[in-house]
Amino acid sequence: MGLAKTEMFTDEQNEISLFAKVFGHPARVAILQHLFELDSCICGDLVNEIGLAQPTISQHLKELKQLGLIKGNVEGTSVCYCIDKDNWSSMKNIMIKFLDQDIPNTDCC
Amino acid sequence: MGLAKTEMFTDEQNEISLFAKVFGHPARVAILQHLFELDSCICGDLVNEIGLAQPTISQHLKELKQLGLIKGNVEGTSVCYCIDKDNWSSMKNIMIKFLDQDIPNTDCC
DNA sequence: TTGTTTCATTGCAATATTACGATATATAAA
DNA sequence: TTTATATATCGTAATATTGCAATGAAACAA
Repeated sequence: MGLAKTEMFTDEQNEISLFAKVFGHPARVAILQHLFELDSCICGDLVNEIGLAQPTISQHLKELKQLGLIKGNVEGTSVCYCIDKDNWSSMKNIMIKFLDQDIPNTDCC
Repeated sequence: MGLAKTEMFTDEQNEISLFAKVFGHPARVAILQHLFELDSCICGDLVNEIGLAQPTISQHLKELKQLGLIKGNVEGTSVCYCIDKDNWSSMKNIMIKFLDQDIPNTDCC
């Protein structure tokens, strides 16, 4: 099938999985790390620093933008991409809440 | 293609994306939340509580187990699954380090 | 032994993802 | 206007993922 049955899960479960899915490719992780380190902000620089073709990077940027985690700013013929602080922060809260749960003490495993 | 070019990314970037990918499906998020809440630990209970077929749940459990995030314990004819505390903890450190980076102050966006 | 229960594995169809060449679009420069 | 540069979009091939019916394997009960 290749199609997740989202209707049988909670909104929270679907939201966590959507955020996680966008981090589920090393190119998108690399793009975000570059934006965090600010050694590139312009789309073309990302294409040069990461070794993928320009349409591929553009496609990954689009997915990050669709989730609201980055935003783009046109500057002449080039586009500057940056982390969207507010949206990143609320995503972070949701993900950390999931990751940082207390692990129950069981005797079965 | 459908194939990530992992050789062009750092080990850290690949590791983050592998962990994220396993959280990229709501069924696996749901399984983990059940294990955190301890209202089910036995594979068959998970099948009942989540609405997917038994082979599907079994496959998702396998992926979580392959990454070391859960471990299973055979009890008679049933199997008890639990979070692997140590591995979860080290995964958590890696993911939170990625999520909790300082966002640079730029004037471009 | 035979049957039952529980879970894993296999095989396959449907869909999603990834990557990139070709091309379109938009801005700036000449 | 023409040309160059930068990015987005389209189309498509290759591969991955999801879900489940059918089946297998293992432990227990009768």
